[in-house]
Amino acid sequence: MTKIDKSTLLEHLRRQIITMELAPGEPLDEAVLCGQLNISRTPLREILRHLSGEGYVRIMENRGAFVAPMDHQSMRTFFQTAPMIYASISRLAAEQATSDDIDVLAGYQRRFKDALEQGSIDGMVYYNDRFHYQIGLIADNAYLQPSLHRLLIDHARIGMTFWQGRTAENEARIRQACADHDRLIEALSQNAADDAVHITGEHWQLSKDHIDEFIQPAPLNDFAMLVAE
Amino acid sequence: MTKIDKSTLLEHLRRQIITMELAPGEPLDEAVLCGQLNISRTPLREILRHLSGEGYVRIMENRGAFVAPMDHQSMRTFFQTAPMIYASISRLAAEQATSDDIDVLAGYQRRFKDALEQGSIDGMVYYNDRFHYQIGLIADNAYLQPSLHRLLIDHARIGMTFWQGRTAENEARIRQACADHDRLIEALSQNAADDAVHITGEHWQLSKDHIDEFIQPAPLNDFAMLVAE
DNA sequence: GATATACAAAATGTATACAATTTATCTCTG
DNA sequence: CAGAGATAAATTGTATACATTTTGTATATC
Repeated sequence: MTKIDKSTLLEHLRRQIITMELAPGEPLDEAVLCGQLNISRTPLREILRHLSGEGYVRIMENRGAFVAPMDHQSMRTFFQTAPMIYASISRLAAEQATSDDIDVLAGYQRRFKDALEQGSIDGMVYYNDRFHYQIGLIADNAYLQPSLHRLLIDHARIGMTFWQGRTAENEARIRQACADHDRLIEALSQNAADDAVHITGEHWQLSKDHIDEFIQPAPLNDFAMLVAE
Repeated sequence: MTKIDKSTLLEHLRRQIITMELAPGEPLDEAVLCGQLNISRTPLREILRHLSGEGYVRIMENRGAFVAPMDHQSMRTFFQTAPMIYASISRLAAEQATSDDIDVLAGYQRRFKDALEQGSIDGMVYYNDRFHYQIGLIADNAYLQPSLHRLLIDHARIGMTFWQGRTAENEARIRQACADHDRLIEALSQNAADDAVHITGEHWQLSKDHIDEFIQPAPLNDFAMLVAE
């Protein structure tokens, strides 16, 4: 088999983790991964430690590597933190964006739309992630980026159901999210910081509303109804 | 020589980096470090990659590891980002703090005061860093912590001169910083979030004023003075 | 039958030899 | 003597064997 580049393997594993092909908390056996990726243990262990530094993986001494877990506490802090970081990143990105930056961003949006048309859940999750990751790169703030990256990992995983739902309501939501991306590209390309922050806020709310509903769905029967009859 | 624990080696290198015993941008030769730390290359490389994930070290493919550099751009974004993250962390820490948390924090403050009395610059820099790092742990927000950690690395390095100055003015500033820590411990122990944020703001301003002066010192002669006479 | 201990299997951690790449040096040419 | 190209040295990357730690299983004991 042909030799695969290390950064390609990193991308491969990142993608598997954010699409939950590798489930949160799942143990990552070194020997198994060595076989799958066709490399020896030394470079694999370095890759796992790299992913650990980025927050995709958790490593415990003498106990191996696991896909970064998602617990109740992390959900809580996620909702607490994401709006602030997303807004800050969008503002900085709008202030910094060059036309080359926008080209790259538009490229991800195009691939996102392709995935959307093909109904590829994995593709949508992945290129949506890359889209927002790229905005982080444009913002060019080495201190905020690590927080953004960790938020994006869990946003992709928490929001998986966003892209899966086949109801008409959800279809509309996905189209709205896609339209938000176009508007955001437009705002960034014009260095319109306030607009970018505003659109980002709406985009966040769209995602949050879906997650809220999914976590606490509308009850099948109203309590009052049950006791009244 | 007796075998040293891996986490101890990590601490050792972190301390060397934030105290600038290892200068920003300095190349980290694997063979040299292996000799100094008395371990073989494999675990050393894993340590370097760990430090890279935390932002202490930068690794370039086929070109080795370097102490994380500090350029003009990073200074700019540092001042832009630190107040927001510090304030958020302080608020969360105040909301979360338990009496055990406070004990640990007070422990670092005690060691900080010891270093201050002994005039140990390295000690002050290190335990000041640990003090603020611990507040990050208390805040218990996995998404903000990585940003805080990167800010603390560069805050320690940018602010090295804060602790070095032997002028009376600077002595007073250091004592003020120490008093701020005590006030902050008090606020956190009472879960007084607003107070904690307020004190953190003052603490930041104290540090910032010093750095501003150091970067752009008061001119020796006033321009008006030169032209007037 | 539950618990504890001892042993065996499997996994992770480390050292070292070898491969690939980069960097320095030397030579040749203009 | 400056610069390009080839060779040698040094450095990083990878594979693999061995050491250590953890985990699973069997047996003995209460």
